Amino acid sequence: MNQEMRPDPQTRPEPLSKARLRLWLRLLKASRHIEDEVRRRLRADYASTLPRFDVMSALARAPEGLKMGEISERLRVSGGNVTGIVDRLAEEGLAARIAVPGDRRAHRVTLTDKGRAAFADHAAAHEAWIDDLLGGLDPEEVTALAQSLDRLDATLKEPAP
Amino acid sequence: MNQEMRPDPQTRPEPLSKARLRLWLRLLKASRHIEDEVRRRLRADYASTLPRFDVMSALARAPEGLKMGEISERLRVSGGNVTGIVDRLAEEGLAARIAVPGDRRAHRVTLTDKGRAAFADHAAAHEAWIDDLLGGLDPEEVTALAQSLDRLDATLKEPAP
DNA sequence: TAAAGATATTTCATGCTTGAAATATCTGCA
DNA sequence: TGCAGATATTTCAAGCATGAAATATCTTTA
Repeated sequence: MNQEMRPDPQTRPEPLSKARLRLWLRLLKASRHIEDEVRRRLRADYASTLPRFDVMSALARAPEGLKMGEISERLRVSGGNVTGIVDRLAEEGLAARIAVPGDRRAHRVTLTDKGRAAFADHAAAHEAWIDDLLGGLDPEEVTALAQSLDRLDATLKEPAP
Repeated sequence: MNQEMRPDPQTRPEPLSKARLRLWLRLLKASRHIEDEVRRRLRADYASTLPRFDVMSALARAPEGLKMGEISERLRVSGGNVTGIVDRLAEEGLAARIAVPGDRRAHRVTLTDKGRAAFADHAAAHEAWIDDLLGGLDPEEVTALAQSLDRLDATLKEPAP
C-alpha cells in the first residue's frame, strides 16, 4: 500500500492503476457533488426528484409518448422502477397512461399539459443551476473537459479486449 | 430549443450555458456507467454493495474505528442511512459496535478481522476493475482529466458569488 | 443541582432501485 | 385451432437514501 524501495526485479506493480483509480475517485466526487445539489434543489424548489425529472425529460422529447419499456430502455433503469415513478407522476396528474390500440399489454405514457408546463419550468431551472454550479470554469476548460469525457465514454463502451 | 436566426437585439441567450449543460450530462453519463459496473460486480462477485464498500473503506482507514457521526460526515450521507448499513455489516460479522468509555450515547465502529480481510479482497478487485474500465484511455489523458476534474471540484466548492 | 440546551444515535415514512417472480397478452407454428 | 414461447408490465422483497421526529445521554448554566 505504501511505496517501499524494494528492487522489484520483475514487472513493476503499475502505478498507472493508481492514476486511473484517482481519476475515478475524482470523477465520482465531482459528479456526486453536482448531482446532490440538483436533487436538493429539485426537492426544495419543486417537491420533485431526479428520477422524475429524468422520466419527464424523456417524455417531453417524445410528443406521442413512450411505452413503459421504452422509458426503462432509454433511462437504463429496470422496468419495475419505471412503474413506480410513472404511478406517482400519474397520481399527480403530470403524466397519463394511454392504451395502445393493437396491444392490450402495453401502455403509452405521455405528459399531460400540466406535466409539460411543469417540466418546462424544471428544465429551465435545471439549466440555470448547472450554469451556476459550473460557472467558475473557463469556457475553454468546459469544452475541453466535455471532449475528454466524450473520449472516456467511447473507451468505456467495450470493457477492454 | 433549436437555434433560430432571429436578430436578438438584446443580450444573446448565452450558448455557454448549453456547453455547461452538455459537460454535466457527459460527466453524469461517464460516472454512472462506471458506477453501475462497479455495483454490478460487487453484487455478483462479493454479494455486496457500493455503500457497504464505502463504509468499510472509511473504517479500514481508521484502525481505532469511527463513531457513527464520523462515518456519516466523511461519506456525506445521513445518519439514519449509516445506522442501517452498519447494522447489516455487524449482522454479518464484518463490523462491530464498541462502547465509547466516557459517553454512553456513542458507539465506535470498527472492522472485525473478518471485515478487514473481506475489504482487502474487495479493494484489490475494485482497483483491478477500474484499471480495466479506464484501460482504454491514454496515460496522459488520465492525468489531464484528473487535473481538470480537480479544478472543477475546486470551483464547485463555492456556488459562484 | 435542576432545568435547558446540545449531541449521538435510532426510528420512521417515503421514494428510488434492482432482480426475480407473477400476470396478462400476443404470436407463431404444429 | 390450440398451445408453447415471447413480450409488456406489475408486484414483491430487500437495500439504499433522506429528513424529521423520537430517545438517550451529556453539558452548561441559572
